Amino acid sequence: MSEQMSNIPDKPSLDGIEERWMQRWEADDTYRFDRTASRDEVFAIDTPPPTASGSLHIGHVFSYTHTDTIARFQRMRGKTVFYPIGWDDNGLATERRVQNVTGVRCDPTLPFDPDFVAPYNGDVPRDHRAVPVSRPNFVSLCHGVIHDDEEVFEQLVRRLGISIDWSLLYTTIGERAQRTSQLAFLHNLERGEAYQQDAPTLYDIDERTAVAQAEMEDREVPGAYHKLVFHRSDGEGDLTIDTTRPELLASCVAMVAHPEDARYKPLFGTTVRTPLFEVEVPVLAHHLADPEKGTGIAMICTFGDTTDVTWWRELNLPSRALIGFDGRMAADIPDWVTTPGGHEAYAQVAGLAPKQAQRKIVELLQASGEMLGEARPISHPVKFYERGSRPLEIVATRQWYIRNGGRDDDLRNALLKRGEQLNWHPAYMQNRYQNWVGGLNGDWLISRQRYFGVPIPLWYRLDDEGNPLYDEILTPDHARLPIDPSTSFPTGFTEDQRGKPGGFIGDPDVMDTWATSSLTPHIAGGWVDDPDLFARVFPMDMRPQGHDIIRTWLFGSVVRSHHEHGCLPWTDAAISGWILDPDRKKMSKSKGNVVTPINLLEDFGTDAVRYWAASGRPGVDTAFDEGQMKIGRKLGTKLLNVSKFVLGFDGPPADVVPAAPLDRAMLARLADVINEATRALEEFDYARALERTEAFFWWFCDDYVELVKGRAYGTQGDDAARSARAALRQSLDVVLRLFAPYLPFVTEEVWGWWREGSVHAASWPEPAELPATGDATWLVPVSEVLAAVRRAKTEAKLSQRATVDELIVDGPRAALAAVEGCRTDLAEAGGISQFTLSEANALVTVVRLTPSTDVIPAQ
RNA sequence: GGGCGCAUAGCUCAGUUGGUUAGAGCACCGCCCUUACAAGGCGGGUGUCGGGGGUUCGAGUCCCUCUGCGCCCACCA
Repeated sequence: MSEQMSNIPDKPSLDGIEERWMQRWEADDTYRFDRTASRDEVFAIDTPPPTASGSLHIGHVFSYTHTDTIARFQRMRGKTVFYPIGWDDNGLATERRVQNVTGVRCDPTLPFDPDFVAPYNGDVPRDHRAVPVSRPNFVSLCHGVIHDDEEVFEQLVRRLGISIDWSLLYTTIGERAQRTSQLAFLHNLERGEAYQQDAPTLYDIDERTAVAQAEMEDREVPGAYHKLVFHRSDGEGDLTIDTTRPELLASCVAMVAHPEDARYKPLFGTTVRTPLFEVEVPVLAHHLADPEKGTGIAMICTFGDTTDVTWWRELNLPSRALIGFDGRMAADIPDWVTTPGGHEAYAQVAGLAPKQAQRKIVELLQASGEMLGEARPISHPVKFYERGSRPLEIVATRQWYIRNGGRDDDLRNALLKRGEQLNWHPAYMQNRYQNWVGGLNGDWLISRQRYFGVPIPLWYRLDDEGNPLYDEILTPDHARLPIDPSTSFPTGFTEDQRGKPGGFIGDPDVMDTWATSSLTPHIAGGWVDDPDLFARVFPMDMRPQGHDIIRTWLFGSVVRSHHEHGCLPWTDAAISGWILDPDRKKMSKSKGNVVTPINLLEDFGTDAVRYWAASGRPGVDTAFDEGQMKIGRKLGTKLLNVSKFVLGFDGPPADVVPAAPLDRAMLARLADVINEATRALEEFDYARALERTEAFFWWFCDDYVELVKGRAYGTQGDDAARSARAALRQSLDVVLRLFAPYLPFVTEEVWGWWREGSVHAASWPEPAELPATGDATWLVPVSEVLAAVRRAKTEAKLSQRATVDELIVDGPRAALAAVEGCRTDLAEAGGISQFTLSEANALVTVVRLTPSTDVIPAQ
């Protein structure tokens, strides 16, 4: 036995290896990016920054592992890997969390209170009324909470063995991110890609902010059709319509039917009077009106839904909006309601929330006989903000937009082309991009009426009455960024001119969180402050992410890079699937079925959890499966044990080349595996590479090691032993490196027994390292014969150590040559006394055992 | 209504340009303490490859069609 045995524990164990190697990698800067490398030596990854206010869940473990396998592969191939991470801590998610944890809410009208202390830190009682605080106080609380969250995140990501370069850590609320986001916005503004517009906007009345198309979702909610009676102005009768939103009746600006609808054709151009409010509105024609729906004629309100907006715009209708930012009916009687009856009706709904207003209106309509029958309940899809709890309203507001092709076919086509240029893994994910871009119906709304975000870096002049002149935009010098326009003032003004006639005001809004995270390559790459670094990493190589945020993060990033650089931000997008729970439902926090990752890592070990994650095919939703983790655990243990066996022999001299045909055949098979794994990983198919490596490894342990065991111990002489020992070491060396991207801890552990440095800094194996003359096909009949012997003993209920009196192998010449070539190894592994080989068409093995009669195993 | 994906053993899934009797692991059962490994080893059964049609010498694989499930988008009177 070798002197190296001293390095190898008697009982190798997986316990505690994470802690040991995490520390070593940190101390040795194993994953440090080499910023002197030129662009072609770099592999740059645009890692998704997890939302700091959430919690890391099993889905993160899944997708971060996928990325890490690619990162480790590329590093071993000789690239210096630019592998940053960031925390996405700006935005509404953080504000929510802070409200929940501290029991406050932001009221931007309040002054800063330097002595303010939040009422809670943790569990806020249910009946607690949120304490209003100033914006600076609120922002400061946000910073405190995210700091704590981010510590926890970092620990988990380290524990997962993700080969991040922690010196590159960024946050999306950090100064560099703010500078990046504001500078990119100002560039967009200068080039005309950003613009403001006062227009109907989907608006969340609870969060009091506008939201973008990409953040909306449909939810099926209960509603009801109400049949309302409108009176023809010529007194010739009534018109009835069906509506789900009778509360908007006072906002009705017109009636609309399909131009070819014979029922209503004669009425086009006439007017009707609305019930209750007695407002005269025209009857108009538009092709979007569906004769099949309801009574075939609809009331247009400003604004009940997006179709109303379309009609309003295309039919040049007046705006009679009544629902304001607070989500309530306007308090004052609108001036288009002119009759005493109308006034009386409106007075009863003024100031009400939509639901209450609806109840009241229905009451009034029923009393006046202008609603026919009862409301008919239905279930219908309604637009919600994805984080919201009440339906979105449409409110006319001034907002900032970035052009994304939603209103411009040339830009849309250019962005569709970018989608084609991007290499998608798996390829079909491109459809989601094309589908989304093709279906955009407006530009990207980026302004949010929120607080914890990157401020829109603009001021507006005030006229002599003190009213904002939104067309007179005051921009900061780029060198001043980042700025907060509420605390800094524009060049040429003084702070005391804020809010004064002839002075200025700052834009009160912040940017959508996606408007900043769409610049993660720029933030991580130092676009604003480290052009040397940026030139070495941009455009990046890989964007890993989930398919659910193709429309937001991926598309937003493509838009920004297209505007700013006229290119894609990366060449390849690797899309991970979701984790489903065993019932095949998407795992989500709200469903309460999320498994805590830290427990898994402790129960199974990091490598085992990574093994499960890496078994999930790229892009494919994968069921959470502890069984898979058990297999990963077994694999790690096996690796330890077989390594102990292989390294237990003295290492043969370095120049020994395995000579035995069996050894060379095994190495030839391994060379094939290297080729397959390399090809797969180049295509971002980590799962295939793992599968091939693993299949080889189990065959290696079960058959090859058993066959050569005796020879390695020296039963066939020194030369034969040297061949086996050299082959065992060479193959172990390769196998460890093939597994290293997946099982970073156990491979490093074993590597440390006999090699210098880290396996993760070693080079990716190449077939050229192995002797080229072996014939891998050779191994098939040998394994088959070995299996036949084992089967025969099992069926005879004998120990595997039982002696075979005679082994008779009939088969094709090539198979016989293979068996003959390693007959001594076979004889030792199978306890075979005598071989009889004869040529035949098919391979048939007969095993003669004592005391039983001949056993001819079923083939 | 449009798009995409999925459907293979009881379960989770491989099956790469079409090619012999369709694979793995888990689970289950049996045998074995064999000196790397009993938290192990060896062996075993199980399939109308969702249905139907087509192309082909040959189809799990390609084409058409139907069914079921999932996701995305559109519709929202």
